Amino acid sequence: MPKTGMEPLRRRALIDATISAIGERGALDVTMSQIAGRAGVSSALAHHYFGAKEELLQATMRHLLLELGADLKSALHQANTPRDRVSTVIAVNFSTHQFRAETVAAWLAFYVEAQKSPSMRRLFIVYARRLHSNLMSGLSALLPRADALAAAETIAAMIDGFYIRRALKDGPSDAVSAARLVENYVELRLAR
Amino acid sequence: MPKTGMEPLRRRALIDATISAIGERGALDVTMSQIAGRAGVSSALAHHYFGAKEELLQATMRHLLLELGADLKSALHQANTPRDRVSTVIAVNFSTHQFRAETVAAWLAFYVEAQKSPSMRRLFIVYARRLHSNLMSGLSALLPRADALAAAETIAAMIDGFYIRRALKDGPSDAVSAARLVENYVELRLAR
DNA sequence: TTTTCTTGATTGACGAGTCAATCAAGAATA
DNA sequence: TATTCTTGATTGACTCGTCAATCAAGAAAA
Repeated sequence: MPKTGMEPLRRRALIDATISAIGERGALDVTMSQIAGRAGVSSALAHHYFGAKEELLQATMRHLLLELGADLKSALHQANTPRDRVSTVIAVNFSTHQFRAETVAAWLAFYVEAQKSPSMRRLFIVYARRLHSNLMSGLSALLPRADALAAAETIAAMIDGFYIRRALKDGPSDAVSAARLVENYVELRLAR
Repeated sequence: MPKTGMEPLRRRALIDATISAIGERGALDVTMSQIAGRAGVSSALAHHYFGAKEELLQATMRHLLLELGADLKSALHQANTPRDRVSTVIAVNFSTHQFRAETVAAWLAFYVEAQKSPSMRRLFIVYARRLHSNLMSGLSALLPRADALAAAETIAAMIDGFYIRRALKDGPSDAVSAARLVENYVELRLAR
């Protein structure tokens, strides 16, 4: 155990434990003790750092969002053409890092939580907006505005759809074929 | 209150109450008392008829599945061409009856529950299989086998995707534009 | 020592499930 | 007809377990 600044380490460990607990369980009904146990600490400590369960869950979701954002940003950095940008957005969403069963199950669970929690919902809206604008940044150069908007909606729905199907281990649960199907739509769309 | 055969009436009332409670709440954390209260009875009676909460939830989901199946069956009855069959499947999934906010929220909540409950998951697999075979019954006459399979997977994912986005009141939450976007994909796909 | 960490034990709320008791009404009996 | 049975429907009150949150106090570091 290093001495200085336990706080960031503990917070991170608790967030990771939250993701894996939710991912394994498939729902948010994990207890603070279970999460804390996975992180190797007591439930009291989790409360010490996060105050309430709700806050821990929000922090976890923010972390997921941040990770996705970072992956996306670095990947888009080397995408030059509009067409590349579209493919990059798709590829990142189905990258092995983002499409882990654990992560996907957590997303789904948070989706449900967002129904009740306004602040959780706000986070999802941020995510949806960013996805939309990233897609549009490529599509609007390739299609008339109305078509680009429709395509962005469709691609976003497909991504969510494949995520949910993955969570149930139904359909093409592997990232590669899911990504290929989305790409296929893009091709059809651009082929006029 | 007629005395004869309260059972079917109560069971139905409790199932309806479950759907509306879950729909309003957006999650499965509704209590037996809340559900029973909505149905105008005591929680003890709900237990009397269904035994445990899990059973009530399963019965509710079975009811939803049955309704969807019935809608689909009657609609497919007057779909003659393969192309019609595809459109009918899409139309029914986005019909005002199936795409009610209440129903959609319930679906999403059950999706999550299926992660934990094997019997719940089995029900979803039934649903997925039926959707798939209904889509294939039209598509396989219109496309080479491999393409038809890909299209069916894609359409299924799009439907799920629009459902989830509707639950969050994000994207095109109205059934009409969602259905149009799916139809649009079908058109692109068939236009070779 | 003073401050930062960390925990075991405890509390208070809440919810599922159980149970004994009531109610209403039709059937059987006198 | 009047008077017991019988039975399904229904409930309020209770038990039992679970879990988030708190707290007082001990260990470790500064």
